[in-house]
Amino acid sequence: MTDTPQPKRKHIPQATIKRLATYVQVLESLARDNVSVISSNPLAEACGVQGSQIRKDLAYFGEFGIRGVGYQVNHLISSITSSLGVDHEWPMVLVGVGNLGKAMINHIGFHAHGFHIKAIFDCDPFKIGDKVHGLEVFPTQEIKPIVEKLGVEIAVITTPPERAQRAASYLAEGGIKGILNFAPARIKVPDHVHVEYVDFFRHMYNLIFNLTQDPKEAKPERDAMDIKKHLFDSDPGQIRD
Amino acid sequence: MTDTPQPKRKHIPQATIKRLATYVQVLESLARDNVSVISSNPLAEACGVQGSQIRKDLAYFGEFGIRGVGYQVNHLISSITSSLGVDHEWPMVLVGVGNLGKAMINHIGFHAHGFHIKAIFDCDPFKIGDKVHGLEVFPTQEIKPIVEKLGVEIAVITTPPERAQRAASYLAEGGIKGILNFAPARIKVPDHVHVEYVDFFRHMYNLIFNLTQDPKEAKPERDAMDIKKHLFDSDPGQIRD
DNA sequence: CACTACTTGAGAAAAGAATCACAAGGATAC
DNA sequence: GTATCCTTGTGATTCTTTTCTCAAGTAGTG
Repeated sequence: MTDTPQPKRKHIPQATIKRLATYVQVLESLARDNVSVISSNPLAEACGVQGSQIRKDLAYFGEFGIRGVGYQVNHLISSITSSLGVDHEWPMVLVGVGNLGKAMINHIGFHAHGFHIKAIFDCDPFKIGDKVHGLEVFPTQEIKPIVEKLGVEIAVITTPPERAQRAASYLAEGGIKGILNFAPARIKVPDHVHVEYVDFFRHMYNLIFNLTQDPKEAKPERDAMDIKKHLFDSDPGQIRD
Repeated sequence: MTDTPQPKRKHIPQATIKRLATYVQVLESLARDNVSVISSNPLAEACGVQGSQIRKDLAYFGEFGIRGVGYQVNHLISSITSSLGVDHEWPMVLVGVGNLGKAMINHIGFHAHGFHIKAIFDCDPFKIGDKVHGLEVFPTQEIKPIVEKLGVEIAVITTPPERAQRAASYLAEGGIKGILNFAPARIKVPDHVHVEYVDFFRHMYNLIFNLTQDPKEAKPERDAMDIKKHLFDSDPGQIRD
């Protein structure tokens, strides 16, 4: 009926979405290197997954490849980004103008991918009125009216853990639908608000656990030449997370 | 035989390790509130998982609870952190002294949890010699000798994507065993080096996908009072990543 | 135009992870 | 000391996700 590749809308695993973000990252790198077509296996190797995994992930959204050929890099990028809804601008607000908050406000890649921070908030009276990257810092009490006025749906929390819940509550009251939470604290929000936790410690714990508990990888020794030899043919590691 | 709770060393899922980090986060918050004992179900609710999930996760490492009572908060924290190997200091180095790098260097929670950045590197000649939080910026060429001299095993990469691979190669040559990579790029390292990717975009993509594709949650309208009512009894969301 | 070489897409099978259900163990009250 | 109550730890079950396998489809070659 339709000329678009009919999407098989059943339940799509969260893991698939996560991997799609990585595929885009690698595909964009390929595009910069002027690679125009790639098949699933080499792409999979660059992403640290199986080829069949990529094909299955993409199949949730439609048919983007050409049998016998592979995938057109640019077409695949736009197919994935539009499938996910990240092919256009998303205005955002940020709460917590500390070191990390400022880093996010100035993050060029973030802005380049359409994530535009439109307003920033902090509860520290000494910061109110400061300008960061051209944006004025507003008090957290004004989150609700400003979010409502701007009609923003996504927010970033970069406060200390003890202030994350208050920020989240203000944001929810203002009608925010999604929160990217960098604060090392769990927050409670209404059911319709989706929270993504960016937890450095989780990654660090994982790193250290794998370091200390993987005696299977404890190779005796390895000199610089040996490392260089392995540098470009080793497994870049599973995506998961 | 031993008086320590015998660990059942079989394969431990990565997902379990990730959750343990969250358990510690919530337990530390409980400890601050002077909660001394907690049973699996209330802890599970605060973490956004099932009680049986917590019990199973802990069972991989031993028996830390008291039947009929629950878990001692402080004891459980130290049991988990020592099981994971995060109960002592970990010296680290950092490559890429930009906005994000500086934020990590100044991150108090990071330092408080034993992750101590001992040396920092950048390839920008104008940054070499600068002091950040008391640390002098060294050129990336010196990564190998300095890492070897310090005997550091863990590194953080906060460079732009195009410089992440070079940083990773230098680090691997210096004998680094684990890398926390904030750069939005996949890196290739020898098999024995473990890489953890901290990918904001992955979280953003997930957030937006859930926003746009979850029409099941599209409640008609909801005023502020309604939101407040739900604020403290709603599901804080699954841990997953 | 038939034939070969490749690659996708998808059903089937395998592996893995979360949940359930309950026996075992410990604390407390009487 | 005995009975009752409560919560853990774990085997069994269910559910989810990944991997395997191969038919279907496309481009290029002689």
